[in-house]
Amino acid sequence: MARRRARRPGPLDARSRAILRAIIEEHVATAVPVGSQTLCEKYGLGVSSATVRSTMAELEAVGLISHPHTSAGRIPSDSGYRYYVESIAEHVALAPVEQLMIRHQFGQVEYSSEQWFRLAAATLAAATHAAGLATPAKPPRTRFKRIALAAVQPRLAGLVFVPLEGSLRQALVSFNVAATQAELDAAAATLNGAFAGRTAAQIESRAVDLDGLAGAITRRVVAIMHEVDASLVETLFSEGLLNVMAAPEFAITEKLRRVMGALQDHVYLARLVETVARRGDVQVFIGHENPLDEMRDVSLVVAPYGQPGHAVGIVGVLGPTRMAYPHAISSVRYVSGLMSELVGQLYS
Amino acid sequence: MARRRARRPGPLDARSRAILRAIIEEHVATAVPVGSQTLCEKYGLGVSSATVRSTMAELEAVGLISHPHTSAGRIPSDSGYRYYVESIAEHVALAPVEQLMIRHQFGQVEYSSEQWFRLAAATLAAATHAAGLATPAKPPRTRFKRIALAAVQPRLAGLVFVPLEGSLRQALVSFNVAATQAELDAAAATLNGAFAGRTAAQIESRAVDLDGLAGAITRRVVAIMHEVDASLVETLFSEGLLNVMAAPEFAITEKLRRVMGALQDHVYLARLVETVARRGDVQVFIGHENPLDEMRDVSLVVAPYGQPGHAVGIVGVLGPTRMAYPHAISSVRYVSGLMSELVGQLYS
DNA sequence: CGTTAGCACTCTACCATCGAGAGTGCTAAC
DNA sequence: GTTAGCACTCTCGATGGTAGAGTGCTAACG
Repeated sequence: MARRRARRPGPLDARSRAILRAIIEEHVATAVPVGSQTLCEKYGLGVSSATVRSTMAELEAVGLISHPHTSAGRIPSDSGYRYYVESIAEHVALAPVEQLMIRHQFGQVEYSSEQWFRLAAATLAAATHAAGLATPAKPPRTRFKRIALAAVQPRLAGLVFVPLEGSLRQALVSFNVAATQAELDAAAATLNGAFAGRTAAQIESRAVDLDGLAGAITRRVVAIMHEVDASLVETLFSEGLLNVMAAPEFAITEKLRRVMGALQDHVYLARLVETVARRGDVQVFIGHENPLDEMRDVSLVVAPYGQPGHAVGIVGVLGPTRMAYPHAISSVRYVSGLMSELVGQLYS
Repeated sequence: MARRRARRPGPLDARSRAILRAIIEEHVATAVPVGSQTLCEKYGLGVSSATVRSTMAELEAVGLISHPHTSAGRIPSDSGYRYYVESIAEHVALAPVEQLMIRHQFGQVEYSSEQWFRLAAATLAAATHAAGLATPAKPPRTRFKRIALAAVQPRLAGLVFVPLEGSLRQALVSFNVAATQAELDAAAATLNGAFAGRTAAQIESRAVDLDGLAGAITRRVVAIMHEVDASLVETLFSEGLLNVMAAPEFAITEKLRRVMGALQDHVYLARLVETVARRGDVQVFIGHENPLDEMRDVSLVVAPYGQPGHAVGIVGVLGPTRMAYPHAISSVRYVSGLMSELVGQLYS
């Protein structure tokens, strides 16, 4: 795979840019290599195919496009897409119609975190015909805000843990002794007063002496907090993976399997969340730019949402490198803004 | 596809059974059509390949095996697998080692419904090298047991809804007016007293006049209960879909896509849950026996768990028709038993 | 009468060959 | 700098020929 390193792309003249753009947009639309003649016919370039050919040769020399073989048309390289995204494509806000549609969908679902993430992923999948991704917003360190308990059986209760930032967690707690709902409420009230604003470590240090009901609950809460802190990425909601399977570049199941497998790699996801959150805006990883090897056949368009420094998560789109980047970017940007807005309403 | 309807299989003599069994087990292991010679060499049948061939011809006549083409070996037909599962394969309990491993895994995770289902699916996927499936147990009609509330913001609270049977639900409730935790506790206590044991319809009928805090909470609870009742199948947890993708019969992405798509069809799943729950034990759907057309290339081995008449869910395995049925069946049976046991502990 | 050895037959998978077509790169003229 | 023309290259699909696997049939055997 030792690709001859061409000289750095440098600025291109207007015609080269027009041709590169045409190649990319044609290829994105058709999925086949595009030849000089097709280009002249479909795009009003005002020059003959011979001229296009010589320009293509230049573009190839700087590594923006490539040849599957001597006598096929050109396909954009990863750097070609990169150049396109950075210097050629027009980045406009998502069309108002689409904005409305998306906003409307979010209006439909009740306040409920999990629903949101699923919806965000589904929305992006539908808008881009690729796979949509979303992770819940997660603070760097969970802090206690409050709990509530609901008796299920005499020695078993349902627990909601409300963190200062981030999503609610639900779990079950079991006790050695029977407890009435009143006792549970009392215990919750005591703990709510004692632990407010504290991290798992802080709660642990001052709770060593608790026993009975309060002890069991505290241990469970601490366990939950540790679990949340330890999990690099809580969950990845993905929707529309079928869209990706439909892309002709994944007719070979093997590639697809690698990608699907990689999506379950929490370490990779965690690194991604961190990288994306640090930069702030929409980010595009094209093919080999992707740090993970299994991902070198796909592109990711991702953006963080939430409150920087506090809880952040990401939303994004995964698809073949042959992707309609401008639309994907504006969709992701819009959804990430919307999610930030919604999360802001929750924890402001 | 009009397959000549052969005469009903009828009872087979010992040799035919041995040969059918050998064909199936060899084919399950290798995924290629099996010829008469291979059979003689690998399995001590004590007869020549010619005899095997003539027996094969008989098996084919009754539709238990088939020919991809004139000069290839035989492959089992759906009815062949069916006959094998019902009359030939030995159904023994899961090996104690495997039982222990599975039980151990369940011991590792804390009481928490979602975790269980995921684990059940993952366990089955690992044990059978196919996809594991699990749906949460769901009662025919949700009845109120209790709620608990935890303030998130002055006008927003986290809510756990504990049904009489089935899984806990968590949601958010918003109010028009600010409410302290004490007020929330009081409201919860009142409602817990008033609604215990009632269905959504019953609560709705006697809660028309509630307003303020109690009204908002009640409306939310009723909405949740309706939602649970309306959703045919709450969620399907599936793990190990990558295992299915690895099967050679799914090298063609198209088949795979159909199957994956079908798995998201809630109506189908709901029907499946109902069918399986009605019968009670492990059930096997082989290829075309599957009511859904998209599923005709795969087999399902599923079993209900929970308490008949009360909350039931299903666990199971999905894989190519070329599946190691005896092992899949014993795995599913064991896991379903284990899940019933665990659910029983929760809501007895 | 069931079983077996032998053999002709059939069909696929694999390979090489070949022509059509698409698209290029080069060159010479504009 | 642009363009027309042309030879060249390479893929793709069709064609044909071969090796091999596996069958079905038949006649002989115990």
